[in-house]
Amino acid sequence: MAYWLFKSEPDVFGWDDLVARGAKGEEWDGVRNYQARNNMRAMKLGDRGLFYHSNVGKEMVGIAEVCAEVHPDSSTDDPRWECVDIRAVRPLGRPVTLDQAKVEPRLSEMVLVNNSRLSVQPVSDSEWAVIMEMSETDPD
DNA sequence: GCCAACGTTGGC
DNA sequence: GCCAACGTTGGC
Repeated sequence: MAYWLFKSEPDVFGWDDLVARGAKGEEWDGVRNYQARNNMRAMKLGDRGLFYHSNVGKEMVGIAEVCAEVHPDSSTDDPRWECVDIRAVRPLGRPVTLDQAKVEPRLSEMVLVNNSRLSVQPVSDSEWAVIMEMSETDPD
């Protein structure tokens, strides 16, 4: 299974909104970036992703999973744009902030740390494990 | 609210 | 096919 990271602006559509969608999930539409789209093309049913809040919070708050593989983006007629559907799995024990990720040496290669603008990012197995650890550990 | 970084567009 | 101009994103 592969791991990913989905960025959202919580003012527009946040973790609580995804949870409210229940098992049906949400079409992750509106992505207009080739790299992000290519990442979605590579996703398989059941792949897991971190749900990240940009601007407000700047933290990873929950775990989502791919519940529909790539299909045309229904928000546009442009056939270039495709997307997946995701649904909420569970919140993280505690959010992991961008600041925490930046100072964690094992996350120095993380896309979020180095190219925060990419809206759908790959996460390596080891990065995933570190985030899981941090989300369950009291930082103090 | 500013601005740096990045991606895309379009003129040549 | 290059590159300047522009628009957008997102951290600060």
